[in-house]
Amino acid sequence: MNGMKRPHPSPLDRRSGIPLYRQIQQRLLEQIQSGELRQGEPLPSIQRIAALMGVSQMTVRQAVKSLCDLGVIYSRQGKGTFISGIKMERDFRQVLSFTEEMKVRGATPHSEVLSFQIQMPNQETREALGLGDKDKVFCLRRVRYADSLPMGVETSCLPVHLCPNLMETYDPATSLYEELAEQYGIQVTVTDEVIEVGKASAEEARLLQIVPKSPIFLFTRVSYLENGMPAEHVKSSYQGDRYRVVNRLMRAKRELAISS
Amino acid sequence: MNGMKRPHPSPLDRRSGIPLYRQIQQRLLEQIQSGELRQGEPLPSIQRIAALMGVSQMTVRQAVKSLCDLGVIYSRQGKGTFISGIKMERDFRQVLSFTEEMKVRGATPHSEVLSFQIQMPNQETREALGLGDKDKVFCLRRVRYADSLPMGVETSCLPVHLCPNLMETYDPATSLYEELAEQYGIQVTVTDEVIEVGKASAEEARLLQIVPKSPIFLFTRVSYLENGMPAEHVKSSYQGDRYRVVNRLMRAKRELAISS
DNA sequence: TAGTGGTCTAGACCACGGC
DNA sequence: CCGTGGTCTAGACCACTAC
Repeated sequence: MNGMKRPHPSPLDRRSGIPLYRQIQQRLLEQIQSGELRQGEPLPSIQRIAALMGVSQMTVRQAVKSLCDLGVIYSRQGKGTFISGIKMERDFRQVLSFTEEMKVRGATPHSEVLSFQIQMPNQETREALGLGDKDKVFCLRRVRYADSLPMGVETSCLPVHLCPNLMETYDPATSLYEELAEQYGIQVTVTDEVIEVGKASAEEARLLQIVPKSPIFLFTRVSYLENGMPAEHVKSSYQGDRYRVVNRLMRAKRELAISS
Repeated sequence: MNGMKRPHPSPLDRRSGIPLYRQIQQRLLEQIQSGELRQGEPLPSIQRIAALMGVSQMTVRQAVKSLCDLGVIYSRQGKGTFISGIKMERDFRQVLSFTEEMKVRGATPHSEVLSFQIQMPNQETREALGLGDKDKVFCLRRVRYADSLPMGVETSCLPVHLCPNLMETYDPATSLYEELAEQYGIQVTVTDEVIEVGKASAEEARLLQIVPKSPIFLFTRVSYLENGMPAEHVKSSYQGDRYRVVNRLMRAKRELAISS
C-alpha cells in the first residue's frame, strides 16, 4: 500500500459522513509523514489533486489551507505547494491538564490532595475570574506526582456557579478537566499563562522533597471557555530539577491590524 | 462613524487590491474590538452579511473562519456565530527577536557584544542545526539590556552558509533578525523552545549584575525557516527577577490524527 | 418549518513565476 | 506563454437548532 505513487488512488468515500476535505487532508498528511513526500518537494498542484480525487478545486484548497496553517506545507503563488519538513510533534504544549500532560510524556500521574473546599476567593483570584464580592470558589490544593516523584504544588480555583455539585461528585485525586468535561460539558479552550522563577519556600521544599531555596518554576494560569468566560485560576510551583517547559512558537501571520 | 448599527454599511472596495474577505474580516474585528458587538452576542448570519456586503456566502465564510481560528468568535451549527470575548493581546509570545519583544513591551533594547566570530560549532549546536563535520557557524554572544537594565546573556549560532557575509555587513549591536530579513530575505517562521530554571553562575551574575546562584531562566531555542531548514541555535540565561514568560495556549483542534 | 452554519460544485478571473 | 496558487461567484444540499 505504501511507497508507490499511485496515479489513481482509491476514491474518496462520499458516504462516510467524513467531509471530503478532511479525507484529503488526512491522505496528504499520511504521505508526508510516511516519507513518501520529502522535505522541499512539491505537492501535486491543486488542479491535479482535484482531478485525481474527483473533487472541485475549492475542496482541495480547503485541505491544503489547513495543512499550511499547521506548518507542515507552505504555498508559493505561481510556484506550487511544498513540504516544509517541520515536524508535527505531539509534545508541544497545548491547553493540557497535568494529567493529560504527564500521559503525553509517558509518565503516570497521581495527586495528593492537600485541601478541597468552598471558600471566598482572594482578590487576585476574584479579579482573574471576574467574580462579584459574594461569589465563592472551589479551591483545590494538590501535590502533583509523576511516576511517584513530586513535581509541583498546585492551587486551583473555580467559580462555584460553574460546577455547583463539584464537592459531591468529584474525586479530587482524579483529573479535574475530565470531570468538568464529563459532568458539566465544560471545555477549556484558552489558557493564559505567566511563568516566573523563584526559590522554594520551606513548605514547598518539604512537599516537593527538595532543599529550601532551590530554583522553582512559578506558574500563574487563567483558563477560559470558548465563550470567553474565565473558568479557572491556578497558581503553582514546579520544581526546577525535574520540570521543563517545551514550546513551539509560530511567527504570527500578521493578516490583521491589531488596533491597540 | 461609530456605535450605530448600519443597515447599509459603506460598500467594500473591489479595486483596492485588498481581498474582499480581508476587508470583511477587518470590519468584523473592528466592530468587535470597538464594543459595538459584545461578548456572547451573535454576529449577523452569514447569509445576512453576504447580502449586506454584496458578496457570496463563501467569501463571508472565509472571513468568519479566520476570526474563529483567532478565537475571537465561535460558530455553532444551527445556532449562529458568537463573540467569544477572548481578547487579542499584542504581547503573547510569537517568534520574536529580543529587539522585537522589548519594543512590544514598551522597553528600549540594546546589546553589549561579548564576542562575534566564525567558529566550529559544538556538538549540541551541530546536531540542532543539522550540520556536517566541516560546517562552521557564526557565533554571537551578547548581554541584552532593556532600558539599560541587563536582562540576559544570549549565545546565538547560525550556519555560515545561510548568510555568508554576515561578518562584513552586520553590526552585532543591532537586531539580528532585521539583518537576516533585509540582507538575505530570511524569515524565521517557527521556533522550538525549552525553558528550564537554574542558578546564576559567577560569570552570569557579574554580567547580569545579580548575586551568584540567583534563580534564572535557561532557554534553549532552535529556529526554522519556512522550508524547515534550521537557521539558529540559541542558548540564553535570563535573570529571574526582571524577566517573565507570557504564553497563550490554545486547545488543539484535534482535527487530524497524528500517527505515531 | 424556518433559519443557521458546514460542505461542495463548476466554473471564473487574477497575480505571480519560470520559460 | 503556461502552470501555479489566490480569490470569488451563485448556486446546491446537508445537519443541526429552535420553535
